Amino acid sequence: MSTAIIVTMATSRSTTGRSADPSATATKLPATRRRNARGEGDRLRVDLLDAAAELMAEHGTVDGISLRAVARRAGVSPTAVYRHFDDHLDLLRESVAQCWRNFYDVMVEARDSTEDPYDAFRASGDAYVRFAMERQGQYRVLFSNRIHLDMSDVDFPNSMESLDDTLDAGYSAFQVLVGLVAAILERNGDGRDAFFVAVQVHTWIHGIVDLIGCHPDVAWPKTDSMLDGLSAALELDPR
Amino acid sequence: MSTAIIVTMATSRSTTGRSADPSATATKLPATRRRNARGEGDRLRVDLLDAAAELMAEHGTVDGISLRAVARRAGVSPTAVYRHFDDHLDLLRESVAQCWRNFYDVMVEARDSTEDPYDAFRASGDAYVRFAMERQGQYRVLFSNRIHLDMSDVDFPNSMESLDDTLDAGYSAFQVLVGLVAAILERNGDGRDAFFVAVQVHTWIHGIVDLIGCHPDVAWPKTDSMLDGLSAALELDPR
DNA sequence: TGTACATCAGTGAACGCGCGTTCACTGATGTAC
DNA sequence: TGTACATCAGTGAACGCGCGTTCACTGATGTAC
Repeated sequence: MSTAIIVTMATSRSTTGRSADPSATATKLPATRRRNARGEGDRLRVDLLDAAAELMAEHGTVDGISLRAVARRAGVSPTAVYRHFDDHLDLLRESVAQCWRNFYDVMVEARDSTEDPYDAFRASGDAYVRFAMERQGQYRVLFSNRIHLDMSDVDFPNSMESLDDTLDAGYSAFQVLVGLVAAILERNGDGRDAFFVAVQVHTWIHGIVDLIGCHPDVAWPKTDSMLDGLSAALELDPR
Repeated sequence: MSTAIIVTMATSRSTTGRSADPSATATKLPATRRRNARGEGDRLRVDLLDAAAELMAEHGTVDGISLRAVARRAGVSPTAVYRHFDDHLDLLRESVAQCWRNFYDVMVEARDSTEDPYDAFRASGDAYVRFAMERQGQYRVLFSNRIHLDMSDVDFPNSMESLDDTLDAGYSAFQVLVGLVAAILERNGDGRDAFFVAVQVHTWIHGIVDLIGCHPDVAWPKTDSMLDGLSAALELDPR
């Protein structure tokens, strides 16, 4: 019986939604939510962060993502957001923090997938590119967004390993890269500074994924050959 | 007498403007315009493109730049915009086209500043980085903006040399880079593909300026040493 | 076992704002007679 | 040389919209007695 009621709600909702805002409903219908049970109100918080992540994935930027749009995507009224976040800015800030945690997890997982330093480096590079390609909007929010939300008071709790609380996940992810580069340089008996080479790697990979992402119409070389070219030029191949 | 009237207008304008929108007037007061003389109405068009470029420089993105904000910056009522542009989108499209022309001019000027291929390459790289740093917002609109305005019907007239009308200024600017790289490869007797190496150069430079621009708080190496590292790793130095 | 009540998870109306766009207009200026 | 008039370069009021935020509310559900 309750199922029948929910179906009716969903139908009437999507109909009115379509007439009110055709472009929004064309890509995705407002989610049909059943209200959370008594003790599970915090689940809406997760749903809102997911909804914001989806919108970031579509927009590729954090401005232009309205509180109302996030609520709409989560299938909830705008006012419900205020039960879990202070205001619009707080919602966006927490959403970006969530994206950083996701990115950090992906990097660490790739690094730990193998013992060999060359394989680990290549796996991380592939994972980086895959994250940037498949979750382009989220990637851009992290690395190519000039809007600066003050993230200093957002804490990054233990996701896969314990994070130093004074560092944010972005810096931690970069430290992973420095470690990977350092391992290769040591193996190769290469005296270069691991930090500098890691910056070289990161700037170059970022340029590759950002330019290709922003100009998909251009006939770019395959990303695989770009990555091969990168590790060759920077001498991070096995010798 | 007419001067006195203009001064009075300007005073009352800036006063009301300050009370209405303090943040906007804090950075820049609305320009005091004297109305263009009879045959010179087109000068407003240039003023509007300049105003849009200024706003791009501040925002770093094309969305969020409202027609009303551009008019305000140019010291003109929103409706006056419609005398020169079809609508909001048309205004933004033409503004972006103007940025592309500026960038192309800068690249060509740097290339033509010397005969030596290594010097020309380095001068262009410096000019690229300088453009990206000094006009960060405009740079990002060109190279790091996912919003795709359909530019296919915007024509890029002869700026410093005649442009093939079927190509846009962005592609032309990239051809300048391919030419620079080809000259160096030829001089060095290097058999690599100039297009592929030019893509390597561009992706890397873009990554450098974009990452540094987006994360100015990070302790990056000097851009000079990054550029040195780039030409060394890609073997584009004199041999 | 039944019921009153506090708590929880939200909703819906309303506000003032800036936006893109339209419409009717204004007032200076060059030009035809 | 004087004047009527067309043109030009804009202005100002108004519209409907989505926005962030506020306020008072609703109705289901667990719990104390």
